[in-house]
Amino acid sequence: MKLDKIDKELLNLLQNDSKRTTKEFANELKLSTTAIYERIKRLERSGIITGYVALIDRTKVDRSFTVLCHVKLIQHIKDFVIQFEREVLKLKEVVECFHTSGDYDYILKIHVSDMQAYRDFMITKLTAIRHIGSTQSSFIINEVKNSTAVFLE
Amino acid sequence: MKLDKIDKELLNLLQNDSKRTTKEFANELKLSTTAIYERIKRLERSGIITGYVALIDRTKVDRSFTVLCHVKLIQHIKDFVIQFEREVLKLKEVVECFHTSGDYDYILKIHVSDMQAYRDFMITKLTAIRHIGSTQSSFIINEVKNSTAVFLE
DNA sequence: ACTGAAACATTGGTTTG
DNA sequence: CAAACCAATGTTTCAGT
Repeated sequence: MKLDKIDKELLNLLQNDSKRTTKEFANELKLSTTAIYERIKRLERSGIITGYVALIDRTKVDRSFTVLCHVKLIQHIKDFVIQFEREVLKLKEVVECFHTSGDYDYILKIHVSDMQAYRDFMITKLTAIRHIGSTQSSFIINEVKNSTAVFLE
Repeated sequence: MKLDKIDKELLNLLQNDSKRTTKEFANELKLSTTAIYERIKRLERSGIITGYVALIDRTKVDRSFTVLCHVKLIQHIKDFVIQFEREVLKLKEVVECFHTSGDYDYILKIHVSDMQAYRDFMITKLTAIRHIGSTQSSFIINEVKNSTAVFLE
């Protein structure tokens, strides 16, 4: 699907606040509410907009402790990859898991309440997965920037 | 603010789809629409819900290439830290930047169109920031899991 | 792009545990 | 007394034109 300038501006706005009304977007982008409405529906139908979600403040729900954990498998072979990925998907503490190039095979983002909870998570859940060679945990000291929005221009 | 079981279930639902109606949530959680409505407002007022956003499919808007870039400063002193963080905030390609423990000082998530665009980004933008000692880029081969939702129980 | 009907969010007054 | 409910109003969405 081809996006014009207005589609991109609309996507930037929706990625920052999806609860504004079509009327507001219409005023800001100098179009009618119906025009905006139809553009949004088109973006949804085309699969560009995949959904709408609420974002929460993790510090207020006892999930302040975030860790980026680098994982290397014993051997990077198909069976091990499949099993590791399947097991990781089950772990609720893991919000992101990327298969990456570089020194490690995977990088995971993990949210828990505190260091003790992380220790428990590592011992009883993560390293319980077979074929893990080594891990290296980077604790998050500070979130300098943390956005879900991809800037379009 | 104290959260009961229903608040947590409601937060789990809202984190996965915020466009459902209060009526739907009401049916699912066996409460009236007003009760759900009031709980949502309370979660918003308390700051637990920080906002609502649209999520997009990056592969459809020419931002398929994601890199996790590890950055080490020449020296981890206050002035360098402040300047680096200030400059990183300006870079639209950087969606996340975490100050971390471990071998590197920062881990950044970067969305660009392709490898060539990443090369341009590195040369003209990232390494143009002063005081960077070294960088190590991990290219994302596959997204095994990628969620914005923190599971509550 | 406009309009009107239907669905939804929202509020005040009321009830319940 | 706080949380849930009911009913009534104002907004937004959205199909048909």
